Amino acid sequence: MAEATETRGRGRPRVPVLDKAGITAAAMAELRRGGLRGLTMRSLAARLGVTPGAIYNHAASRATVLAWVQEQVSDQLNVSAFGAMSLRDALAQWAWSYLRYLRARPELVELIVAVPVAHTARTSRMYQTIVDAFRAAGWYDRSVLPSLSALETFIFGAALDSAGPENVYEPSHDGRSSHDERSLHDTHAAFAGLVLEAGASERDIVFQLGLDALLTGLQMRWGGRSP
Amino acid sequence: MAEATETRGRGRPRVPVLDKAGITAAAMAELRRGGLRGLTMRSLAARLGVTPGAIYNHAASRATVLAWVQEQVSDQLNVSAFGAMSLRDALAQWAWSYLRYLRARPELVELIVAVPVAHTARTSRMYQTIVDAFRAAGWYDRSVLPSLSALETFIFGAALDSAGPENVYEPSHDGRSSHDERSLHDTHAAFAGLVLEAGASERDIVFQLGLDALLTGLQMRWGGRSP
DNA sequence: ACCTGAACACCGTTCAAGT
DNA sequence: ACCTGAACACCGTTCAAGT
Repeated sequence: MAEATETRGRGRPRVPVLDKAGITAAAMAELRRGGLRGLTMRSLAARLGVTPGAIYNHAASRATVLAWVQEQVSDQLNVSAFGAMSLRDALAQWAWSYLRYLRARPELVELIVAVPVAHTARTSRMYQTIVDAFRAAGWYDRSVLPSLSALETFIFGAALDSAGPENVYEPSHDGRSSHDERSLHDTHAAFAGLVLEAGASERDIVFQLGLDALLTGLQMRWGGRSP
Repeated sequence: MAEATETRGRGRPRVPVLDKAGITAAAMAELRRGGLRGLTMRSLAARLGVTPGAIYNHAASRATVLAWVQEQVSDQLNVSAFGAMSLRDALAQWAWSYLRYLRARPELVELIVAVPVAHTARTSRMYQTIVDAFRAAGWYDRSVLPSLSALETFIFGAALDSAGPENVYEPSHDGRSSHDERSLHDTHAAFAGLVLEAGASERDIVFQLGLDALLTGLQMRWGGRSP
């Protein structure tokens, strides 16, 4: 890639320069550098060594390119645990892998909001695997999708939080806390203690707690008594 | 406001035309029409009857204007139930009011992602009220903020879902479902039956179920046995 | 079919000039 | 202090011309 930038002529190249896979890979690279607003059709074209207009021979719009990136994201989710361990453990492992993947790529969270998760053949297969595990564990058919959906809702919320700042609940920044803020201050200090004991981040503790609570609550509502 | 558009001279107006309240109100109006990308500094200026540059005498950037809108959103959340009913019922009512508010204004969901919820004096007061209710219900200090945080995570996730399309789990679109998709199809049909019985939307059922499960699970983990 | 070059209709932001 | 007018450095997208 050193001096490869000999300029192309004006006409159609003898062999096509662009394709979906190359555009998608370049788009992910641009997202890593610069986030969603750093991914412009011009920066993408520059990385690909073409002019912006060339991309429109392959993608109808910028949104199309973003959807291609989305597809790749869905393909990365790990469902290998289903069938290999208890439903509860498999769900927890899947949820954590989902969250970790999104946390490592906060730009993808913006992306999911901008271009909601598409229904593709591959995501359908992922759901299929999970649904089968619910049924094998004895859950009623009608309880499966709402339970899975509630879980996914929580995961998305956690990913969204991860894109924001830490310490949302921290009391006033002006030295002494006012009288009204006493209990907020106390509970925050107690939470900080918990964080220290556990040796995890606030966010991880909140996620683990919420995940456990959600799984427990769903199990009590639908899945019988056994943990 | 009919023919009020007499052109202003070039210099400083004798009485200021803009202020924070007016800019914020105009920004919310632009968000309702056209969403986040419909709110441009030029459209905002046009609505306010000024040139784009004038806004920069009051707001440092477009992001500042978005943060002002955020502040207003936080002020609308209803915490009146805390103290007036059981903690669980009050939390459920607060969660629903939060979700309904965001659902009625999907453009604000984009906004929350673009400009994460800021820590203001007013949001601090809201948390204060809720924290007091947890304590009054006998929860340990260290359990309060992680529980509240997990709940808020779920609500944000639900709001994010609401901005997306319906029927994410619907099986293949090509008439007959393939063998592999059988259980996805069956569970979807069963869920559809549940939706009909309940007379609510898929989303409402998922939210209600997740909320109940989360509250139940948190209560079992931290809040003792009594519902 | 698939690229370049040039254009169109936009952006956010800055800043001198004017009162 | 607070506006206008004009500019700067960008956008996404379209399309004729070229091979």
